[in-house]
Amino acid sequence: MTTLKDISRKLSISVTTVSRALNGYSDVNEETRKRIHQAAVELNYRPNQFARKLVTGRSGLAAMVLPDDFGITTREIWFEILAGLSVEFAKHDIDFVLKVSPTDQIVNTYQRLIERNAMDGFVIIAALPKDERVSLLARNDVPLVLHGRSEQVVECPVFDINNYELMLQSMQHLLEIGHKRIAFIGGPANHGFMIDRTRAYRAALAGGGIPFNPDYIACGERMTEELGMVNSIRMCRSGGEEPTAFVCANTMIAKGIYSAMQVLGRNIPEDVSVVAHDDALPEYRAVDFRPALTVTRAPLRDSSRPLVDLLVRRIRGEAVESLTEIQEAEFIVRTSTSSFKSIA
Amino acid sequence: MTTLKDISRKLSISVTTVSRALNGYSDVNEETRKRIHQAAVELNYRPNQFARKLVTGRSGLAAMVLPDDFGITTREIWFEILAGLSVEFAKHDIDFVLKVSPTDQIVNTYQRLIERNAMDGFVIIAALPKDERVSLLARNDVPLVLHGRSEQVVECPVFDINNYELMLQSMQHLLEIGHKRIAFIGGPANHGFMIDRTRAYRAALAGGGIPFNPDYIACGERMTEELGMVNSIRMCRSGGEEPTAFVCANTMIAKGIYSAMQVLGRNIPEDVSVVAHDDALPEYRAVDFRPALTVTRAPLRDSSRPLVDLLVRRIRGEAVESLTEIQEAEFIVRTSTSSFKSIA
DNA sequence: TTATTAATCCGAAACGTTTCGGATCGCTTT
DNA sequence: AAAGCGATCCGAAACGTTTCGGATTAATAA
Repeated sequence: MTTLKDISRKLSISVTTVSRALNGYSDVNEETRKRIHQAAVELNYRPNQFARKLVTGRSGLAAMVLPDDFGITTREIWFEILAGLSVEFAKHDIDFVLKVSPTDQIVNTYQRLIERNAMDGFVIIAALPKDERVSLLARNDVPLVLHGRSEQVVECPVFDINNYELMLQSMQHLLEIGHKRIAFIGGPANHGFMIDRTRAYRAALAGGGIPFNPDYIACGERMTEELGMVNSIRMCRSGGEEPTAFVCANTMIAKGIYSAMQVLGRNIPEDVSVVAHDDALPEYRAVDFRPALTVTRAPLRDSSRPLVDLLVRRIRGEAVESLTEIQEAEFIVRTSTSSFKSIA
Repeated sequence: MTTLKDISRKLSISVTTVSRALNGYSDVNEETRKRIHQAAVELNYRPNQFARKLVTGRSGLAAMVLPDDFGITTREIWFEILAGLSVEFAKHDIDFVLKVSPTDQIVNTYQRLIERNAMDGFVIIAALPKDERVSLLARNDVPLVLHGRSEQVVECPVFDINNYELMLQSMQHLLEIGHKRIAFIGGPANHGFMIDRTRAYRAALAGGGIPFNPDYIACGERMTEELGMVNSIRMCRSGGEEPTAFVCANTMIAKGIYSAMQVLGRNIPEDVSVVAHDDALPEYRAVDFRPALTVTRAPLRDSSRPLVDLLVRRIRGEAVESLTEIQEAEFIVRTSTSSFKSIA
């Protein structure tokens, strides 16, 4: 392993100057800077990040800790997120460490990690409005970035998609084509994205002069096919007042509804319309649905970059106020929605 | 952050002694050791692993690098493996870093990681018989552990299940209940586990006095439902000489075969028997198949511990010869296999 | 008595960086 | 001629550990 001292020796230049040259300080002559850089590549120099950490306090390590029961989502989705984060962090020369912890030990795990003081920052997905992890990290002044807004008044960078707006778009589309009995099947009610979407759902109904019917809204801890299936069947069984349209928090739920409708002998879109939010997972391609699924689309993959960027900027010391990014979803009309003809 | 010096100052004992006490050296009085330990917990002391790395060379970091196209398997399975490794490494106070790299850059990624010299070791899943990653790491003398044997003559710890034996068991079961036309649908032919299982497949046939029929064996890069579906249909279409039993490299393939048989109007186990190897993924529970699937079972989750243990022992400097562990699979007969009655 | 030994302890160097506080030198201003 | 200045460079300390090579003391063996 070659060190600064090796370069220093080879060129008869002090270690200080070599270090400063390599780190782009202005007080080193252009000529010698060139020589130093050249020697560095010749000797295949790689800075020892541990030595660096010792003096700068930065380790080049960022972490995410997951519950071992996968929380609100599935293995595939976690993997998708992990993979994205790993490659994005790599672009900043940061190693991404993955911690999996028993669900009831999550906070302890964070506590230990904070004490060890080895991580430059954390990313937290699906923060709750009052999130113990967030407050713990913030209290200890360790950088973190949130996916999903937290109501908690705490200064930390946030990335999110515009959940309110995308829900509004779906609803307005359905209202415009004549639907009045619109159901919403989504995830855990206490999460930020559900709060926003539910607000938008109700706002849209109100805007259309339609009373809110609590039977038309279903929340589940886990946003799976099963959730969509079970709830859509339940809603359709209630007789008479069946929904004519469903909006789903993701495409898996939509998949479940498709199956349910088949079982019940309903046709999409003739009998019921379906629209979903699409995270763009390769396994559930909205275009491959039959009929193709109308969606608000915001690829999960696209969130890694902003998340990592925000965290890195926070670590570098940028003011938190500037570190918020809200992404708009794309609205794509396909063939799973059509105007409602009341045949009754 | 409290350091050795803090403890040293508080107790008026040298830093050296504090360090040696905490690291369990024998040349410190039992009495003072106690005082030091107590002070350590009082001050909530956590050793700075970066400082330690600087002098010992150990970083407390282990890594795995994955191809971004998921290689031979799926997101769920990778996640299962990652999660297992993360918790096992944590038990040894090692942070697990995940690197995802474009498939054609894998070797470069390793190269860079080696140069940076930041990882104590690597785990490699599904090594090829001649694996560039393995030889690169071995050449640079960095610890690694393999899941799946590599033919390459290289000294490194290995964990594997006994693929030869488990295939033999499946085959013998089928032979005993009278099957003669037995097909094998598996993964990439160049991987160690496929080589072993194919050997066992042929050995079992030979033992039963049955000639090897190349049409009865199918390999695919990706061991998915689709692979099982496509190949079983193809084999059954060939007319006359259809297989009466399938053995599958995993339960997803079996799932595909179940669907295919339904489409073709064949019944399991009356018309065809199916047996699979079961990694025990929660999503594909062999007991939940209808009919319940006969399997050789070796939970993937169970491999994390031996993998991590072997790697840690290697890092600690144990002789590689002792670092091999082969696990036997469990053979579980359920209702997807029954004796073949030639009705023809 | 003196030499040996065992049990405890510690000073100082080392690991590879970064950075503070100058030092040197040739030029330009006064 | 003295003072000031900008451009370059560097010595030394610091970060928090581990570890080598003793030092000290008291007990034991000669």
